[in-house]
Amino acid sequence: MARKTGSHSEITGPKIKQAALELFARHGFAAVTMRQIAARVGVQAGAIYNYTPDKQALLFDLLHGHMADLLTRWAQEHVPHDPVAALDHFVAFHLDFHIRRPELVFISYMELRNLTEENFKAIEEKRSRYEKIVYDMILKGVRSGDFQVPDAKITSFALIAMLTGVVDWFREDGRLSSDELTRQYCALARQTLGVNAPA
Amino acid sequence: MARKTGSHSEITGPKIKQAALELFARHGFAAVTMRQIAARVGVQAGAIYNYTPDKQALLFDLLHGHMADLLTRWAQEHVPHDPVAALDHFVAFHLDFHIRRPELVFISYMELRNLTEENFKAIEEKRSRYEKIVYDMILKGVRSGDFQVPDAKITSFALIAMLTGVVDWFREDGRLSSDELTRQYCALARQTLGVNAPA
DNA sequence: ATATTAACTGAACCAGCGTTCAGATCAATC
DNA sequence: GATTGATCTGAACGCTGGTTCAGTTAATAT
Repeated sequence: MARKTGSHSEITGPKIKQAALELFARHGFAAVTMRQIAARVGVQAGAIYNYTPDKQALLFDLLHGHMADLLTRWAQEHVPHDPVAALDHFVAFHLDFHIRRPELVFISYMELRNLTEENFKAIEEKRSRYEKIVYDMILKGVRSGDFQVPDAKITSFALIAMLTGVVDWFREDGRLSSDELTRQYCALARQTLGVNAPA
Repeated sequence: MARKTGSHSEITGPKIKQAALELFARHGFAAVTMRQIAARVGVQAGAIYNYTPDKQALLFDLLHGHMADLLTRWAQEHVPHDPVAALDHFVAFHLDFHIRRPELVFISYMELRNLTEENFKAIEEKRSRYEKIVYDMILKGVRSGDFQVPDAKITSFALIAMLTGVVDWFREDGRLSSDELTRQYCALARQTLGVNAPA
């Protein structure tokens, strides 16, 4: 047959994905060329097409993999029954997952409009699933009386926005450790959801 | 001399800016061509260069004008001395200003990386000025004892993120009026900043 | 009427794009 | 050592991008 051990494909493939991720995050999908990606991998542009049908698929695979990863990992979490504990748990999970992948979070928000309509729908569907998780969590706490919010839907958007916004400024080597970050945002999230608020 | 009344320049100029804004917001700066912008104005691509030196300047003028407008308008506001009233005032101002210009808000966040380094710095400087306004406002309330937050800096980022995130989903003709939106977010912001929180 | 000139056209320029593909390369197999 | 086939090169393809510019158009001033 042909090579198995010593084959480059198991190296080049991931390297292409990684290079595409970094370049898309830095310059934006439309501004990045296949030749730039190839150069970063140390290969000619044509070689990329052994690993992806086209540039669009390169973007889609990154975004789709990211969302699939997010949902899979959340499904594996053991969520406490108490609404306040569940909130803390979610905040910790969301922050941890997102600050570990700043580039993916970035392009998942920025490059949606560079997706084919069909590809866009696939991502959108997964995103909605995640937003529903947050909404349901808030609703449960409101019904039990643990949370007090003006509007559950709005609050779910606000909570996600303020948590995800962290990747815009947080740096692993900054003045704040990720543990400290989580603690601060748990407190902030509790306040936002009106935990212990006067009836 | 030549034409004054009936001159098209006072019409075409703004039309180009408007077309560029809409297209940049929809497809992204890098994905939009000068020919697309020209077509929307009803003119040939070459004509655009009577109004802007290049494509980059088209983007920069939009972003810079937006930030300048934001700062100018805030400077004209009459801010109450009481920290809680000041917070309400800011929330109302920020929401009103931003939901009236969703495209500008959008590209001001998305297209920063398509700016020249020099142009980027100019925008960044204005953005920092605005963030400082929020930070100072929070700090003042913390010192007076009206606000209770885990960390003033983090809270300022969180507040801006959750307010600005509104443009991602708010529609003028949706289920929520902009008045109602403001009321909800004033309440949410108060909770987030720990107004009336137990000491 | 004529001259003037701002505003615009239409065609061109060239660099660069995504993508293709015939052929070179070379580790694994026989 | 010859064969095989996955992997990659290097050059090319057709096309489109931003930008330029000589020339046309038409509203004003004289």
